[in-house]
Amino acid sequence: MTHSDFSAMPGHLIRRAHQIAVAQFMEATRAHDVTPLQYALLAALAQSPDDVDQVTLAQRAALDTSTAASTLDRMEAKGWIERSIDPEDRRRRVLHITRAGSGFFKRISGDVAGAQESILAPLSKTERETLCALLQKMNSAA
Amino acid sequence: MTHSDFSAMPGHLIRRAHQIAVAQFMEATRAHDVTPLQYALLAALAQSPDDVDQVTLAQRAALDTSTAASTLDRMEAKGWIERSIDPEDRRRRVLHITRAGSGFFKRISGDVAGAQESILAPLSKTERETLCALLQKMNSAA
DNA sequence: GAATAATAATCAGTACACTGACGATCAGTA
DNA sequence: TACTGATCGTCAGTGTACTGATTATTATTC
Repeated sequence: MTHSDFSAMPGHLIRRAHQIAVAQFMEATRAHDVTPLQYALLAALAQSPDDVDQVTLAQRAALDTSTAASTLDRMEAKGWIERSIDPEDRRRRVLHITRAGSGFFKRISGDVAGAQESILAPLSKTERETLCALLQKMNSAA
Repeated sequence: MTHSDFSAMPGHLIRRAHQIAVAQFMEATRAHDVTPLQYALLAALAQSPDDVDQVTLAQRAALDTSTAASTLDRMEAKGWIERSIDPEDRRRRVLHITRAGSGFFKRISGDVAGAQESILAPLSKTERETLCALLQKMNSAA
Protein backbone atom coordinates (compact mmCIF):
# COMPACT_ATOMS: atom_id res chain seq x y z
CA MET A 1 0.00 0.00 0.00
CA THR A 2 2.09 2.86 -1.27
CA HIS A 3 -0.82 5.29 -1.20
CA SER A 4 -2.76 4.71 1.96
CA ASP A 5 -3.36 8.46 2.15
CA PHE A 6 -5.56 9.60 -0.70
CA SER A 7 -4.17 13.15 -0.57
CA ALA A 8 -0.76 11.88 -1.68
CA MET A 9 -2.15 9.99 -4.65
CA PRO A 10 -1.14 11.36 -8.05
CA GLY A 11 -4.76 11.54 -9.15
CA HIS A 12 -5.62 13.81 -6.27
CA LEU A 13 -2.47 15.92 -6.68
CA ILE A 14 -3.31 16.47 -10.34
CA ARG A 15 -6.90 17.36 -9.54
CA ARG A 16 -5.71 19.95 -7.02
CA ALA A 17 -3.20 21.36 -9.49
CA HIS A 18 -5.93 21.65 -12.11
CA GLN A 19 -8.18 23.42 -9.64
CA ILE A 20 -5.44 25.94 -8.87
CA ALA A 21 -4.52 26.41 -12.52
CA VAL A 22 -8.11 27.22 -13.47
CA ALA A 23 -8.43 29.63 -10.55
CA GLN A 24 -5.24 31.45 -11.59
CA PHE A 25 -6.45 31.67 -15.17
CA MET A 26 -9.82 33.07 -14.15
CA GLU A 27 -8.20 35.63 -11.88
CA ALA A 28 -5.72 36.78 -14.50
CA THR A 29 -8.49 37.20 -17.09
CA ARG A 30 -11.12 38.48 -14.67
CA ALA A 31 -11.89 41.58 -16.78
CA HIS A 32 -12.64 39.54 -19.91
CA ASP A 33 -15.32 36.89 -20.01
CA VAL A 34 -13.24 33.91 -21.05
CA THR A 35 -12.42 30.39 -19.76
CA PRO A 36 -9.36 28.15 -20.23
CA LEU A 37 -11.16 25.97 -22.76
CA GLN A 38 -12.37 28.92 -24.79
CA TYR A 39 -8.84 30.26 -24.90
CA ALA A 40 -7.45 26.85 -25.90
CA LEU A 41 -9.94 26.56 -28.76
CA LEU A 42 -9.21 30.10 -29.85
CA ALA A 43 -5.47 29.40 -29.82
CA ALA A 44 -5.92 26.12 -31.68
CA LEU A 45 -8.07 27.89 -34.23
CA ALA A 46 -5.55 30.70 -34.68
CA GLN A 47 -2.87 28.10 -35.38
CA SER A 48 -5.02 26.14 -37.82
CA PRO A 49 -5.73 26.69 -41.49
CA ASP A 50 -9.03 28.37 -42.19
CA ASP A 51 -11.07 25.28 -43.02
CA VAL A 52 -10.91 23.23 -39.84
CA ASP A 53 -13.92 21.23 -38.74
CA GLN A 54 -15.01 20.67 -35.15
CA VAL A 55 -13.68 17.15 -34.83
CA THR A 56 -10.17 18.13 -35.88
CA LEU A 57 -10.14 21.21 -33.70
CA ALA A 58 -11.43 19.25 -30.72
CA GLN A 59 -8.58 16.79 -31.16
CA ARG A 60 -6.01 19.59 -31.26
CA ALA A 61 -7.38 21.15 -28.10
CA ALA A 62 -7.64 17.70 -26.50
CA LEU A 63 -11.32 17.44 -25.80
CA ASP A 64 -14.30 15.47 -27.02
CA THR A 65 -16.55 16.76 -29.78
CA SER A 66 -19.47 17.15 -27.41
CA THR A 67 -17.67 19.55 -25.08
CA ALA A 68 -16.10 21.34 -28.02
CA ALA A 69 -19.51 21.90 -29.61
CA SER A 70 -21.04 23.53 -26.54
CA THR A 71 -17.96 25.66 -25.92
CA LEU A 72 -17.92 26.74 -29.57
CA ASP A 73 -21.60 27.69 -29.21
CA ARG A 74 -20.65 30.20 -26.54
CA MET A 75 -17.73 31.46 -28.60
CA GLU A 76 -19.96 31.92 -31.62
CA ALA A 77 -22.46 33.85 -29.49
CA LYS A 78 -19.64 36.20 -28.45
CA GLY A 79 -18.70 36.73 -32.09
CA TRP A 80 -15.22 35.23 -31.85
CA ILE A 81 -15.84 32.50 -34.41
CA GLU A 82 -18.15 31.67 -37.28
CA ARG A 83 -19.43 28.32 -38.51
CA SER A 84 -20.40 27.49 -42.04
CA ILE A 85 -21.34 24.25 -43.75
CA ASP A 86 -18.71 22.88 -46.12
CA PRO A 87 -20.41 22.56 -49.54
CA GLU A 88 -17.94 19.83 -50.49
CA ASP A 89 -18.91 17.73 -47.48
CA ARG A 90 -22.16 18.77 -45.90
CA ARG A 91 -21.39 16.89 -42.69
CA ARG A 92 -18.53 19.23 -41.87
CA ARG A 93 -19.05 22.58 -40.20
CA VAL A 94 -16.07 24.68 -41.13
CA LEU A 95 -14.82 27.04 -38.45
CA HIS A 96 -13.03 30.32 -38.81
CA ILE A 97 -11.95 32.96 -36.39
CA THR A 98 -13.45 36.42 -36.83
CA ARG A 99 -11.54 39.69 -36.74
CA ALA A 100 -13.02 40.32 -33.30
CA GLY A 101 -11.96 36.87 -32.12
CA SER A 102 -8.43 37.29 -33.40
CA GLY A 103 -8.15 40.72 -31.77
CA PHE A 104 -9.46 39.43 -28.48
CA PHE A 105 -7.03 36.52 -28.60
CA LYS A 106 -4.05 38.84 -29.02
CA ARG A 107 -5.34 41.15 -26.32
CA ILE A 108 -5.58 38.52 -23.59
CA SER A 109 -2.54 36.44 -24.47
CA GLY A 110 -0.42 38.53 -22.12
CA ASP A 111 -2.77 37.94 -19.22
CA VAL A 112 -2.84 34.23 -19.98
CA ALA A 113 0.95 34.08 -20.02
CA GLY A 114 0.89 35.81 -16.65
CA ALA A 115 -1.48 33.18 -15.32
CA GLN A 116 0.95 30.45 -16.39
CA GLU A 117 3.67 32.21 -14.42
CA SER A 118 1.45 32.35 -11.33
CA ILE A 119 0.70 28.66 -11.55
CA LEU A 120 4.38 27.76 -11.44
CA ALA A 121 5.32 30.57 -9.05
CA PRO A 122 6.13 28.26 -6.09
CA LEU A 123 8.73 26.41 -8.18
CA SER A 124 12.26 27.33 -9.22
CA LYS A 125 13.16 27.72 -12.88
CA THR A 126 14.64 24.21 -13.07
CA GLU A 127 11.69 22.70 -11.26
CA ARG A 128 9.26 24.36 -13.67
CA GLU A 129 10.99 22.86 -16.64
CA THR A 130 11.13 19.45 -14.98
CA LEU A 131 7.44 19.53 -14.15
CA CYS A 132 6.41 20.52 -17.65
CA ALA A 133 8.67 17.89 -19.18
CA LEU A 134 7.27 15.16 -16.94
CA LEU A 135 3.67 16.16 -17.62
CA GLN A 136 4.38 16.22 -21.34
CA LYS A 137 5.89 12.74 -21.16
CA MET A 138 2.92 11.48 -19.17
CA ASN A 139 0.37 12.99 -21.52
CA SER A 140 1.97 12.02 -24.80
CA ALA A 141 1.76 8.37 -23.79
CA ALA A 142 -2.03 8.55 -23.67
CA MET B 1 6.74 34.96 -25.33
CA THR B 2 7.78 31.77 -23.64
CA HIS B 3 4.50 30.05 -24.39
CA SER B 4 3.43 30.93 -27.88
CA ASP B 5 2.05 27.41 -28.23
CA PHE B 6 -0.89 26.87 -25.93
CA SER B 7 -0.36 23.10 -25.82
CA ALA B 8 2.96 23.59 -24.00
CA MET B 9 1.45 25.83 -21.34
CA PRO B 10 1.42 24.37 -17.83
CA GLY B 11 -2.30 25.05 -17.49
CA HIS B 12 -3.04 22.96 -20.55
CA LEU B 13 -0.62 20.19 -19.56
CA ILE B 14 -2.28 19.95 -16.17
CA ARG B 15 -5.75 19.87 -17.71
CA ARG B 16 -4.70 17.02 -20.00
CA ALA B 17 -3.13 15.16 -17.09
CA HIS B 18 -6.32 15.55 -15.10
CA GLN B 19 -8.37 14.29 -18.01
CA ILE B 20 -6.17 11.19 -18.27
CA ALA B 21 -6.16 10.60 -14.52
CA VAL B 22 -9.96 10.65 -14.36
CA ALA B 23 -10.21 8.33 -17.36
CA GLN B 24 -7.79 5.84 -15.74
CA PHE B 25 -9.74 5.98 -12.50
CA MET B 26 -13.05 5.37 -14.23
CA GLU B 27 -11.63 2.45 -16.20
CA ALA B 28 -10.08 0.82 -13.14
CA THR B 29 -13.34 1.10 -11.19
CA ARG B 30 -15.63 0.43 -14.15
CA ALA B 31 -17.53 -2.34 -12.36
CA HIS B 32 -18.43 -0.14 -9.40
CA ASP B 33 -20.39 3.06 -9.78
CA VAL B 34 -17.93 5.52 -8.23
CA THR B 35 -16.07 8.70 -9.22
CA PRO B 36 -12.73 10.17 -8.05
CA LEU B 37 -14.45 12.77 -5.89
CA GLN B 38 -16.72 10.23 -4.26
CA TYR B 39 -13.69 8.11 -3.45
CA ALA B 40 -11.79 11.11 -2.08
CA LEU B 41 -14.69 12.02 0.21
CA LEU B 42 -15.04 8.42 1.32
CA ALA B 43 -11.32 8.24 2.09
CA ALA B 44 -11.38 11.56 3.91
CA LEU B 45 -14.35 10.39 5.93
CA ALA B 46 -12.70 7.08 6.78
CA GLN B 47 -9.70 9.01 8.10
CA SER B 48 -11.79 11.46 10.11
CA PRO B 49 -13.35 11.13 13.55
CA ASP B 50 -17.01 10.27 13.46
CA ASP B 51 -18.41 13.76 13.95
CA VAL B 52 -17.14 15.68 10.94
CA ASP B 53 -19.33 18.29 9.32
CA GLN B 54 -19.48 19.04 5.59
CA VAL B 55 -17.33 22.15 5.68
CA THR B 56 -14.44 20.40 7.42
CA LEU B 57 -14.66 17.36 5.17
CA ALA B 58 -14.83 19.52 2.06
CA GLN B 59 -11.62 21.26 3.17
CA ARG B 60 -9.86 17.94 3.69
CA ALA B 61 -10.88 16.70 0.26
CA ALA B 62 -9.98 20.10 -1.24
CA LEU B 63 -13.28 21.20 -2.66
CA ASP B 64 -15.91 23.83 -2.01
CA THR B 65 -18.91 23.14 0.19
CA SER B 66 -21.28 23.41 -2.74
CA THR B 67 -19.65 20.61 -4.73
CA ALA B 68 -19.19 18.54 -1.59
CA ALA B 69 -22.88 18.82 -0.77
CA SER B 70 -24.07 17.56 -4.14
CA THR B 71 -21.52 14.74 -4.18
CA LEU B 72 -22.48 13.73 -0.64
CA ASP B 73 -26.12 13.66 -1.79
CA ARG B 74 -25.24 10.93 -4.29
CA MET B 75 -23.18 9.06 -1.72
CA GLU B 76 -26.04 9.19 0.77
CA ALA B 77 -28.42 7.87 -1.90
CA LYS B 78 -26.08 4.90 -2.40
CA GLY B 79 -26.08 4.22 1.33
CA TRP B 80 -22.37 4.87 1.87
CA ILE B 81 -22.84 7.72 4.33
CA GLU B 82 -25.45 9.11 6.68
CA ARG B 83 -26.13 12.68 7.73
CA SER B 84 -27.61 13.76 11.01
CA ILE B 85 -28.13 17.16 12.56
CA ASP B 86 -25.77 17.90 15.44
CA PRO B 87 -28.00 18.65 18.47
CA GLU B 88 -25.19 20.74 20.00
CA ASP B 89 -25.03 22.98 16.93
CA ARG B 90 -28.07 22.68 14.74
CA ARG B 91 -26.32 24.30 11.78
CA ARG B 92 -23.92 21.37 11.49
CA ARG B 93 -24.83 18.19 9.63
CA VAL B 94 -22.65 15.47 11.10
CA LEU B 95 -21.45 12.83 8.67
CA HIS B 96 -20.56 9.26 9.27
CA ILE B 97 -19.66 6.38 7.05
CA THR B 98 -21.98 3.36 7.05
CA ARG B 99 -20.90 -0.24 7.28
CA ALA B 100 -21.73 -0.60 3.58
CA GLY B 101 -19.69 2.50 2.75
CA SER B 102 -16.69 1.31 4.72
CA GLY B 103 -16.87 -2.12 3.11
CA PHE B 104 -17.15 -0.62 -0.35
CA PHE B 105 -14.19 1.64 0.35
CA LYS B 106 -11.98 -1.27 1.31
CA ARG B 107 -13.17 -3.29 -1.66
CA ILE B 108 -12.24 -0.72 -4.30
CA SER B 109 -9.03 0.63 -2.73
CA GLY B 110 -7.00 -1.94 -4.64
CA ASP B 111 -8.51 -0.88 -7.95
CA VAL B 112 -7.89 2.76 -7.12
CA ALA B 113 -4.25 2.05 -6.28
CA GLY B 114 -4.01 0.30 -9.64
CA ALA B 115 -5.38 3.38 -11.36
CA GLN B 116 -2.67 5.51 -9.72
CA GLU B 117 -0.08 3.13 -11.14
CA SER B 118 -1.59 3.43 -14.61
CA ILE B 119 -1.51 7.21 -14.46
CA LEU B 120 2.22 7.24 -13.79
CA ALA B 121 2.98 4.25 -16.00
CA PRO B 122 4.87 6.23 -18.67
CA LEU B 123 7.34 7.51 -16.04
CA SER B 124 10.26 5.85 -14.32
CA LYS B 125 10.29 5.34 -10.56
CA THR B 126 12.46 8.41 -9.99
CA GLU B 127 10.36 10.51 -12.33
CA ARG B 128 7.18 9.50 -10.53
CA GLU B 129 8.58 10.64 -7.21
CA THR B 130 9.82 13.88 -8.71
CA LEU B 131 6.46 14.63 -10.31
CA CYS B 132 4.52 13.97 -7.11
CA ALA B 133 6.96 16.06 -5.08
CA LEU B 134 6.71 18.98 -7.49
CA LEU B 135 2.92 18.84 -7.60
CA GLN B 136 2.82 18.70 -3.82
CA LYS B 137 5.09 21.74 -3.59
CA MET B 138 2.95 23.60 -6.13
CA ASN B 139 -0.29 22.76 -4.39
CA SER B 140 0.78 23.43 -0.82
CA ALA B 141 1.64 27.00 -1.76
CA ALA B 142 -2.00 27.70 -2.63
C1' DG C 1 -31.61 41.57 25.61
C1' DA C 2 -31.05 43.32 20.92
C1' DA C 3 -28.19 44.25 17.10
C1' DT C 4 -24.32 42.41 14.71
C1' DA C 5 -21.17 39.22 12.93
C1' DA C 6 -19.81 34.71 11.80
C1' DT C 7 -20.75 30.08 10.40
C1' DA C 8 -23.10 25.79 8.11
C1' DA C 9 -25.71 24.47 4.54
C1' DT C 10 -28.46 24.97 0.47
C1' DC C 11 -29.83 26.81 -4.04
C1' DA C 12 -29.45 29.01 -8.65
C1' DG C 13 -26.57 29.76 -12.35
C1' DT C 14 -22.60 28.88 -15.51
C1' DA C 15 -19.10 26.06 -17.55
C1' DC C 16 -16.55 22.10 -18.25
C1' DA C 17 -16.15 16.91 -19.46
C1' DC C 18 -17.43 12.61 -20.41
C1' DT C 19 -20.54 8.53 -22.46
C1' DG C 20 -23.90 6.67 -25.43
C1' DA C 21 -27.47 7.26 -28.77
C1' DC C 22 -29.14 9.31 -32.82
C1' DG C 23 -29.70 11.42 -37.55
C1' DA C 24 -27.44 13.12 -41.61
C1' DT C 25 -24.03 12.61 -44.97
C1' DC C 26 -20.46 10.53 -47.65
C1' DA C 27 -17.49 6.65 -49.64
C1' DG C 28 -17.02 2.05 -51.09
C1' DT C 29 -18.76 -2.12 -52.86
C1' DA C 30 -21.79 -5.71 -54.74
C1' DT D 1 -28.86 1.11 -57.31
C1' DA D 2 -29.01 -0.62 -52.87
C1' DC D 3 -26.22 -1.96 -48.93
C1' DT D 4 -22.60 -1.23 -45.67
C1' DG D 5 -19.62 1.17 -42.96
C1' DA D 6 -17.40 5.25 -41.54
C1' DT D 7 -17.63 10.06 -40.24
C1' DC D 8 -19.53 14.71 -38.54
C1' DG D 9 -22.41 16.78 -35.63
C1' DT D 10 -25.98 17.10 -32.09
C1' DC D 11 -28.63 15.77 -28.01
C1' DA D 12 -29.66 13.73 -23.49
C1' DG D 13 -27.88 12.43 -19.26
C1' DT D 14 -24.56 12.40 -15.32
C1' DG D 15 -21.08 14.40 -12.57
C1' DT D 16 -17.69 17.66 -11.33
C1' DA D 17 -16.41 22.62 -9.91
C1' DC D 18 -16.90 27.19 -9.18
C1' DT D 19 -19.40 31.99 -7.66
C1' DG D 20 -22.80 34.53 -5.40
C1' DA D 21 -27.19 34.85 -2.92
C1' DT D 22 -30.08 33.18 0.76
C1' DT D 23 -31.59 30.91 5.09
C1' DA D 24 -30.94 29.11 9.62
C1' DT D 25 -28.44 28.97 13.53
C1' DT D 26 -24.87 30.28 16.81
C1' DA D 27 -21.57 33.58 18.92
C1' DT D 28 -20.24 38.28 20.04
C1' DT D 29 -20.70 42.84 21.31
C1' DC D 30 -22.93 46.78 23.10
